[in-house]
Amino acid sequence: MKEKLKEHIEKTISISDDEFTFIVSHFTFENYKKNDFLIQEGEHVNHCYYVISGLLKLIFNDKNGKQHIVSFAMEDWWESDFSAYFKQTKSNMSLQCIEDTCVYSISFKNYQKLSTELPKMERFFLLKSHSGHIASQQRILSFLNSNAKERYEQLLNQYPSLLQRVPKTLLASYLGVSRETLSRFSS
Amino acid sequence: MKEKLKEHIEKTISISDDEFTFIVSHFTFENYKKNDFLIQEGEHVNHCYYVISGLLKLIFNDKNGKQHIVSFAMEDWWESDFSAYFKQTKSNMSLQCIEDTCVYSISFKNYQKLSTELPKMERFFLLKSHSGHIASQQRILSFLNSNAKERYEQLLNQYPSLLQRVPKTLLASYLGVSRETLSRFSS
DNA sequence: TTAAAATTGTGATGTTTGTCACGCTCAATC
DNA sequence: GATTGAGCGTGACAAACATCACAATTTTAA
Repeated sequence: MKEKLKEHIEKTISISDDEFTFIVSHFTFENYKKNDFLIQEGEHVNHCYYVISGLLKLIFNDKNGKQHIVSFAMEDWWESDFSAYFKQTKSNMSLQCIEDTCVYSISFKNYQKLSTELPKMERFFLLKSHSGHIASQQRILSFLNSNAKERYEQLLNQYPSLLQRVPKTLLASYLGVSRETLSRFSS
Repeated sequence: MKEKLKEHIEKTISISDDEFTFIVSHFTFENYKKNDFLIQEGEHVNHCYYVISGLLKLIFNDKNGKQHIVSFAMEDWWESDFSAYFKQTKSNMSLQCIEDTCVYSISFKNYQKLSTELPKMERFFLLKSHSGHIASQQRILSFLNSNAKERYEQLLNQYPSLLQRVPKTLLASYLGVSRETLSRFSS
């Protein structure tokens, strides 16, 4: 498990074994079951998660009781309600397991401590934040220049495994389309 | 002009006058006319911009010749094709003036130099990146849980001045809706 | 100043997508 | 092994939105 985190970090920055030991001491390894919540809407968000295995959904419940999927988090992804995490406020989204999931979790306090004591890691988090920002902008672009069917095809193209791992209702909710409309794309 | 940049940075981190002098030496002040391009699609992206005054649009041209507005950049905003800037590749978007615009521009080399020599600024850029990521996620959410009319009202609510400063064709292109449909919302 | 271009509104019509309703299948639970 | 509920497809209809066409007005540039 530790190896996965180490390899992940080393894709971006070089670290010694000692440094990694120091880094990993700021994290907690956690195990969640399908349907467990890592973040509950309305509660204080104190942790950010790196997914080792399994699958999470970041969901927003609107005033009409509809559930929207802001993001899926697969192996090798970082996820949290980043707005609430960085501003240290209550969440307006939930983070829930689609499958049994293992994560490395870091508290906000430890995130700050680690960033300060090991500037390399601040650079690492900066680069991760860039990636997140760029990925979000790509998703905005897909809403602007593609219709629902095209977005569906792009999603399957980018993450073919999702089709096997996720009920289509959730894919529809991620794409911003109704379950029925998405169902008709397959036929 | 320098004061605006200083005040902007001081909203996030504390800096001395000497530090600011050092910081500003990494930037170039530039003046653009309406319709000028700061970034041209297909060209290498070497600069990131802080808008002092004026208004920019970040646009993506799709294969059907349609223009989509990924982002407006108003006073006090940072803008670039961040994907191309950070990866130092060619742009697939353009950044163009809607109004005459003054910016502080920083090259990628100077961005790296400044981040390294003044770690405070790396933290500053990190916090700016978080804001950008969070803002993009909010925009994704608006596509998921609001229809075109609601998105229009939210935009006018958030940036009332846009209605005076920007032709409605551009607002439509930002919202992902046709000009005609947007026009009918007003009546 | 005057001609050309950009901006906006609006009608007619077609396409895309949402909503409601129903039935079938499959997996989980007792 | 019977029951319950999730997942999925599909028909019928309604709502949202796009597209094409045209006219009126304003802005821009020669």
